[in-house]
Amino acid sequence: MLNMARLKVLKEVAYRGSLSSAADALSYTQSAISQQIAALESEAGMALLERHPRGVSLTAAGQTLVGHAEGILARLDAAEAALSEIAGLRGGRLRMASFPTAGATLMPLAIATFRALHPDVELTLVEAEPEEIVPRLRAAELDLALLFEFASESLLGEDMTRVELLVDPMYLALPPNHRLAKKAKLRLSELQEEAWVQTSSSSPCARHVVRCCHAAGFEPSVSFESDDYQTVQGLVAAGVGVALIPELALSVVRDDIVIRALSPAPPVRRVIAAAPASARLVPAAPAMLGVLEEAATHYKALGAPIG
Amino acid sequence: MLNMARLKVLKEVAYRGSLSSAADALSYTQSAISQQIAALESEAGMALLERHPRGVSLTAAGQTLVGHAEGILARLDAAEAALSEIAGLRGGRLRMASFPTAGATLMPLAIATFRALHPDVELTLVEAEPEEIVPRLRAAELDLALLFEFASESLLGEDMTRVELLVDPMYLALPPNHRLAKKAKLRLSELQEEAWVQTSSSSPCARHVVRCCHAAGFEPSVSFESDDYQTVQGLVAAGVGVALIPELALSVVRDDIVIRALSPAPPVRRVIAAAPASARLVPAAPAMLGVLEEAATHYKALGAPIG
DNA sequence: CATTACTATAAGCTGTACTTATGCTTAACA
DNA sequence: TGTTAAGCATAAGTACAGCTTATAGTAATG
Repeated sequence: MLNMARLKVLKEVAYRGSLSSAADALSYTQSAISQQIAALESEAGMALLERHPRGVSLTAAGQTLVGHAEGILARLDAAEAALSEIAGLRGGRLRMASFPTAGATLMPLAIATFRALHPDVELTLVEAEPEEIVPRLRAAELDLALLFEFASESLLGEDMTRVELLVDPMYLALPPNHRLAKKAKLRLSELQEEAWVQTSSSSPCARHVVRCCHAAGFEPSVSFESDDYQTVQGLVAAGVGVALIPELALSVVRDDIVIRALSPAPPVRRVIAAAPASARLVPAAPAMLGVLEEAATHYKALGAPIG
Repeated sequence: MLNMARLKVLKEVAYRGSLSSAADALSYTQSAISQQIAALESEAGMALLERHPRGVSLTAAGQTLVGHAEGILARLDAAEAALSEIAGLRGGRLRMASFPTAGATLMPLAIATFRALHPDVELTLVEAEPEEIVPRLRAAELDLALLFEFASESLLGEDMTRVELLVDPMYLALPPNHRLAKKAKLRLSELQEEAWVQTSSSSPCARHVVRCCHAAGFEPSVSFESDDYQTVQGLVAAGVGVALIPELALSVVRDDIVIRALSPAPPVRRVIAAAPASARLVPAAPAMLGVLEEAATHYKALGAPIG
């Protein structure tokens, strides 16, 4: 049976007039397109394209097939649109919240993808800390939220749908001339004499840092606080102290600080997508959950920005 | 993008009312159907089937999708029909010839497949030896033929399309109580004192056997001749001599003879599909060549009937 | 209550289809 | 006429989709 993806390739090739430009348009390599067309021609049992030195054109058979392909693909689009309509993804809204560092990395990716898939859903996003988010989900002020949890502490009850997206390890940021900056891996206990820069002491991140230091056997001396990780990086660069920064906040790293992994097990936060239990889900929520999972998978596949 | 094969599965499931019977109808396992439907539902983002204890039924979304699927699949069939029409595979004829042993094995397989793909092409098949076939192809009395060649001897000129389908090794057939029957592998030179059973001495196979014996340093003493390999097997069973039989003629082996491989390199015949050069090909010929290649691949994949 | 008729899921394997790397051909141009 | 650029084909390696087998779970049926 003829394959849809292949027909789409043929259509694009016909429209663009060359395999290479079709490859660009579809984000494949030229080789992939060449192989797909070859497979299609072998299935058809005849040539569909005439090869010229600067591109290709359709044979009579190719023209016929492209004609049918257009009809088939249009009908396929119609089927997908019908499904979206049924799913309520035509119109409707999705009110989201996320913690700040996800807002800078994961969410933009996911929102762009979702927009492309379901342009008619009205999306809103606010930033908020996890504690704030959970009651607002319960109160139905939000439809979906990204939050984080630290080990063995779950904010969510049974009345919530909960999807773990990633595990976000924390790294140590040091001024480049710091005495420990030469070591690739550090233990937390080596840092008990340091001055610390942190997010504001009421934030869960800061509390977790303090908890980890206690576990390593010391009380951190906190010299500065800022909730903006760019500012934290600036303070570290200025030499006022060291800081623990989660990987998601390291998408941009100043070149006047150094980032070091903590061993053996670094502090981590688990990034969670949460929504009301299934009965109260808005139609767009499961779709966005899917998109978020995919975005998280992509993010992981790209590899940690820091070795 | 929705996948055609999956839609076809959904349609079948809808029609049959259960995954299991759809699996039977499509020659898949129940598990495969279950996974395909699960994938489709995940793509759609919603349930397409309602599961009942004795089968399934369509949800509203499922009904919508099946409706579209029927349209799409119909259009796809139309596209394929159009291609067949262009290729001349709607109507027309294909006159074939093959050597006898291929007639018993490869050809039935290929003919069945071709019939299913192109029911409107009129097929005819006659049996003939290679020498006879080539001039008849030249004379346009045949459109396509299966023949065999022995090493370093090609019957076909440049004016022929030529596709090598398989290499068909020859095995030694012995009576079960024969002194050499215990050895798994034999050399031809161990057989110089034997009485031989052969195809008629004018046949290329017989000539090749004699040639191989000469190469092994002796003249075979031929006691009986028959062009039917079942008869040859019968004569061997009766103890009148030993015989060299090609693998393709061993699809049925009598249980009162034993088959032994020859080492180091057994005599082989190369099985070739031949047709007039491309300009003079009838439309169905390339299609049949494709089917034959596939049939040969399957035959090889099944493994040699004799170790 | 056991059996029957289903569907779901896990684990393993194979083949399809991608990528990267490379070679070949022809047009364009100095 | 050589050189470069544009474009297609093919080889080799890899990843993932989708199959199979095996097994477990669930509700009607006798």
